[in-house]
Amino acid sequence: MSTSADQFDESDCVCSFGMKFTWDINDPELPQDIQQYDDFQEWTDGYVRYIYSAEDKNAQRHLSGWAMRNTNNHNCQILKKSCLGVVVCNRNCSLPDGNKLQLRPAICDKARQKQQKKLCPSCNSPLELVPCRGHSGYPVTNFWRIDGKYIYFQAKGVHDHPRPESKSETEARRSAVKRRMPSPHFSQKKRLMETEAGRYYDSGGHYPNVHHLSCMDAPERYSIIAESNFPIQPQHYPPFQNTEPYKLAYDSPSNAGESTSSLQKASNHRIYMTRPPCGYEFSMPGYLGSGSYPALYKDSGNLQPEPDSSKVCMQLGGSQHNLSPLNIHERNYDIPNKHHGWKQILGKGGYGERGEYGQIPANTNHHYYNGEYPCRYGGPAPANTPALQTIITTTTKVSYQPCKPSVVKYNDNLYDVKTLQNCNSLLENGSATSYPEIKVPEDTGVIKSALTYQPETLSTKTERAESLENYRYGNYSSSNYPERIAHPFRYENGEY
DNA sequence: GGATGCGGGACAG
DNA sequence: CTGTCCCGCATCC
Repeated sequence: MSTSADQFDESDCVCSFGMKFTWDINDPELPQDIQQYDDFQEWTDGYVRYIYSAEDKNAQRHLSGWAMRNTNNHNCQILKKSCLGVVVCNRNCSLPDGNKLQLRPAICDKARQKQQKKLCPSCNSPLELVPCRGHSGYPVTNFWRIDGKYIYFQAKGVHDHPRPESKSETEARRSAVKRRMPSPHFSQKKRLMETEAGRYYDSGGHYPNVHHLSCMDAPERYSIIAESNFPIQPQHYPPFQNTEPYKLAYDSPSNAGESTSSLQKASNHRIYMTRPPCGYEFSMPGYLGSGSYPALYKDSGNLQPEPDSSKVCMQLGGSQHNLSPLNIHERNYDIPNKHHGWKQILGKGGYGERGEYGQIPANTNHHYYNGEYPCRYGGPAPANTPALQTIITTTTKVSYQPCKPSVVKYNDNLYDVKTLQNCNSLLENGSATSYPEIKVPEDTGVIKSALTYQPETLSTKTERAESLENYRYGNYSSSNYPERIAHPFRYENGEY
């Protein structure tokens, strides 16, 4: 059902179809005259919106690569889910292949607790759950709303932690493990393994990095390789449809304009990666003024909230995961405080009723991209640069209608604000850049986050990955690594 | 067993 | 009043 990619590719812009419209998940009425849907995005990050077909299986399942748990927002019209973060080794040790452990937190509370009791397969240190605080100190939230033929998706916040293993990977691994040890004999063996390095298995320890490759047609296809620990993770759709070849945009700051891709096809960045070059800037050139990439890094010290600070009507995101992995503890420096600081600096910023839109002051972006902000994983945050990410923590801003009547009762004001113009004014004297999406489709949209992976040592990585694979799955014929990558689910087919 | 959804309710700002 | 969480319950795979 997705056709956006077909029509909106490079030339058109890097935006998702959904971003071309001005809407908020809380709007009483969402865009209906949709001519094309967005391709399902598994790894959304940043303030993005997508409109999927109601037929899209992934969308129907409210799928996400991130570990998202249901959050009760007391609004039955809109399903809200918040990110659980990622489970990592308490000591932030490196696995045999040099990568870091990045497990998918169990969604179920109990399961998660169990999971956290396990030890790192590599160093036996306790596992630690790194919570997501990408949305103003709170977990990134995803909203799903089905309306007619469409499924509207809106994400708020920028993940400030590495990507966990994707759901499909986790499932595949589980299946694989089961298949490997079906008999009692193996069960015993399995237990043994779980006790030791095997813990890794059950805890979802997989190598996201490795598997994320799986969704790509082929690594080489996107000549993007990330830095050593950076998995190339384009969209990961193994289990489902989405066979549409994705074009990754390898935009560099300089050619941001042409890019491509459709929607954030390449998934994001993972921690270690500094992803300056491929930030959300691309998604909203307009917001950033000329959209010239370099600008993003300027004024990192300038905290002046600018008038257009709330211009960015949406998505921005782009967590910038720094390269040097820090000790978890280090990474966990208190972000909320920072936010607090920013808030003070930025003030409440007249974002208007729909605060969600103007989240990131143009200027702020710079800071944001400096990486200090949301990414706890980033390296030592430049203490002085209060990254300003005026994130409005609003979530379900619908004066929400109690689910009982299930009638969406929207605040009139909010609604009014909805009009484009209102939006602009709302967002502050709407400068031209205010709400680009209103008129400049190409400005809207998409986040091409991780598109600029530093081509590095793919081969090396691959090898490492294989090692890991073997580590994990035992003697897995490494010879067909590529295939495994391409078909992660083969594990289930007893391919090994 | 765990993923998901749902919904009541506590809490904090 | 709002938004975030926590918790239990039910369903499904």
